[in-house]
Amino acid sequence: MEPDVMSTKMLDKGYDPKAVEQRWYEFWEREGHFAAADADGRPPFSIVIPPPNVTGVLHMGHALNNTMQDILCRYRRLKGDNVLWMPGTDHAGIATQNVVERQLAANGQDRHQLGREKFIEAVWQWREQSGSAIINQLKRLGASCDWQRERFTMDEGLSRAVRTVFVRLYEEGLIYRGMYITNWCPRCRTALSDLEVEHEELDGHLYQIRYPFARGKGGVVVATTRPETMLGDTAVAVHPDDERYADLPAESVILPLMEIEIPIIRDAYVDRAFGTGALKVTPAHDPNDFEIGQRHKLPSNKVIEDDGTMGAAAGQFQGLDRFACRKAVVEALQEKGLLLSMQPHKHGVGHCYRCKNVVEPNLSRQWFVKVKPLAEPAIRAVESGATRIIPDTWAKTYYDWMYNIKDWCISRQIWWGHQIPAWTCGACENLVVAMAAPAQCPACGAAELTQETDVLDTWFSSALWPFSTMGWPDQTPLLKTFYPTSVLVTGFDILFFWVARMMMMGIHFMGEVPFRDVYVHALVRDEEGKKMSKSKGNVIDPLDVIDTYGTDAFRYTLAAFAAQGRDVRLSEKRVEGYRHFINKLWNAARFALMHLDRGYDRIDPAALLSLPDRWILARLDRMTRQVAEALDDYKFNEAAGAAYQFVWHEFCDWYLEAAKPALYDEGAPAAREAARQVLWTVLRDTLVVLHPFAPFVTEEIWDKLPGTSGSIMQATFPLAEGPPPDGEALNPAETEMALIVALVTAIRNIRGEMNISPAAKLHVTVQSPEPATRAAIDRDRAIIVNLARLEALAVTEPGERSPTSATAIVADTELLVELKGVIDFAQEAQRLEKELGKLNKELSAINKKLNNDSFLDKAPEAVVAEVREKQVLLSEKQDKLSATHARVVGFRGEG
RNA sequence: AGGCACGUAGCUCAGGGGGAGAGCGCUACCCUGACACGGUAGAAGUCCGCGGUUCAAAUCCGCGCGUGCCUACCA
Repeated sequence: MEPDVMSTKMLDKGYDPKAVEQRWYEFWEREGHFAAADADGRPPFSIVIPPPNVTGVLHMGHALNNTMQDILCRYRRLKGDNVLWMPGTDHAGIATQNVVERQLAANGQDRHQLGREKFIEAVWQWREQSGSAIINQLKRLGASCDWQRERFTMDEGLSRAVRTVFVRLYEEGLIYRGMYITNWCPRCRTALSDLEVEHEELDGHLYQIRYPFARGKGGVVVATTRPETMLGDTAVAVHPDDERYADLPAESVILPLMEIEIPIIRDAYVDRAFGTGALKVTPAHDPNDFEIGQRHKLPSNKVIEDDGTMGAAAGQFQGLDRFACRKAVVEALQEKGLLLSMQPHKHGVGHCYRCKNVVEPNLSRQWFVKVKPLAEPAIRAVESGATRIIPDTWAKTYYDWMYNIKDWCISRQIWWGHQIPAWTCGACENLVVAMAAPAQCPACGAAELTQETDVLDTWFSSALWPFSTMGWPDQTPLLKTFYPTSVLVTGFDILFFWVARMMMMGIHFMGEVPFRDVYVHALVRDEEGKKMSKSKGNVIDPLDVIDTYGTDAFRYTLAAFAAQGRDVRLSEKRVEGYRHFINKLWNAARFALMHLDRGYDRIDPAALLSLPDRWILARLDRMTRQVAEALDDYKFNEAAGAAYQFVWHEFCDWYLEAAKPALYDEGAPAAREAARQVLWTVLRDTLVVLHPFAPFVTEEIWDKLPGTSGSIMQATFPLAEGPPPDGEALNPAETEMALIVALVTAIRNIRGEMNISPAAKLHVTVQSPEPATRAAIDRDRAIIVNLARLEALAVTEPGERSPTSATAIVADTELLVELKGVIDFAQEAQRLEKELGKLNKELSAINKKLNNDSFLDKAPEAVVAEVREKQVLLSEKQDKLSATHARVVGFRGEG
């Protein structure tokens, strides 16, 4: 054949991702293939992106998360859905503020010098410059988001949603303000929610300190890991039933170093078994002590300031850093002989999740959301199945947290974020919560109102993301079409931070759950299973991987390794493997294009399809169903695996090889045309099925394939209607092809085992008692001759055998490969002995079963029949092989 | 302290009551008219250990060992 009379669009020898990726991405975007319709007749499918931080750069977690979302979105588009993938970024209050503060620091400035307004301006400026970096990186991943609708949590629309929610919750009594102990980061100088504190086991010390009685001799010994807080002690507590403290010389002690008198109180919170059973109480610096203080109406004495240094209340220690103060306090106690012991002690220490500094429990005025009333419906929604959490093992984690949920501290003492819409009257101190600044105080009419300086926790605005991005509080067509969203794809690390809160807010404000499904995926780790982190130096940059191997190979790797509930261990080696796969697909297409000069609407029913033709169409149908079913269940690895197996090991390994004779045979134009039709159909459908996983290479081939038009994104997923035509059972073409494959493999096996040159053309006889089997082999003889490289193939009934042939048994068929002049018989004898050994082992296991009466009694009939059948088959095979072995041994001399 | 995963070939992992699987690596042979980023064949596993349920356990249950993670008001 002359290639130039065929397709004019010959492919290069290898696939080069760099040459095509950007071009196709721009094409898709320009042609509007990512755009959702506000409303139309198609079934809606929607996903809101977990908004990356504006400060962020794309890491492996993003890559996995967004690849999965993109696979789902592209798949649903091919199935004909109206798909909305809503993109956007998060303003990430503390993280972003830190970034800009660091920039200022580099110029010797801090935000206070700049002032609030100027500082916020600087943050916006920073966002203008670098805020879209991560968006561009998502595009390189191939993410098919509807970019026209991109949102930012600080946009005017989303800010309005935030204010609306705040005002309504306040009016409903679900938001309150008060003096409480919160986790305080002295570095970021803001309160944090419980979730924003990371606990880490650290080696510290447990100090035992004597507090002398105010009157009489002796004293009470307390234990603490944070001696510096003693300066703020306002009581010592013991258990009410503790006999050791039933009869004390005094009801108060002198607080050492401060030399003030503080009471001894009795509270059941105290654990009698710990230390001496006496607890120092610091209401201003410990959450439990705070509660004890409330119960006993103790005063609070705040000794650590918001910047982490000791304040005026710390007396002689004023001005010291909290850790320096700890040392100083210990030394001072030692001098006075009041430090009784200091023992190594492991304890969990809270760290700020943004800056990693040690968090200080601190008393301050904060805003809170009363969460219990919101959590209850959110729990019920999962219990009832209104929202499914997948895999469901995460539902348990969700419940655990939701049942034990505590009020949510939402105020942050930073500048970058949504300023709390609350105003205080300068005249009467009245607090007003409203959508906009009131002109005058509704209580006293004064006009001096000042707005609360705190901003809201970033997660407060992200909790509204599924509906605020769609235009809420307005009732938009978008909301009507796409809320509730179809699925949320996210990592388990933000299940509480984000998912749980979206559930609560979505149900409360929309009256309906925000998502039908929540698919929770695992983490991407390095190849040793360690979390990737900059400090460990084991980070693999997704963009480097894309540059080296191409986006499609990278995406395929992620999909193939994303088994539910299991971390993805990534190494470049694995990506390389999938690059080979992409290249394999490319070359299969290259081959196909050499044989195709036009497209075909559908397989011509009148066409005379060969066995390989009918077989590959059946396999294609099966694979397509497997992929669809797996994706419907979020089993990305199974979907990727099924397609991989099909393309490489069925389409390339067997179909293309088996179809070659027909494709090259100019003497039989009808058969050739039939083969071309099938080749075209299978390639086209395969491209569509693969497109969600490997969008770029499939679009590139689609473009070159005759008979296709437009983008592959407009194609239809080739899922046949109705149940599989043959159910689980193999159809006749599959059964027949399995026989041919087995025969060819058996011949190749003999070739390999006997060290027969690949070039040698063999004489083979197959003998079968079954007329149908013989007929089939006869029919397909050309395939066997071609694939097994035979000189001649004889098909007969069982009978005469050449004494000098190697034998293999395939089902009821015996295969004889003539070895005369090709090989020495000692080797063949050895090979047969080895195979007989294997066979005997298998047979004895089966015989053991069949000799077991309980097995025959209790096992299902079908199972017993199956084992019996197998026993017959194997013993026949054994007989034949033994006979052959005897012959080979006997004729050894003739080789 | 509680909870949740996981332990299968040299490596990374699928599978999951009745014949031990894949990819990579390894060995041998092969540049056969798409592909050496390839082809053909092969070697390789006490399915962590011990008990139990069952006719039958890698698979279900219990205990143990190991690993990872999450939660917690552990002075």
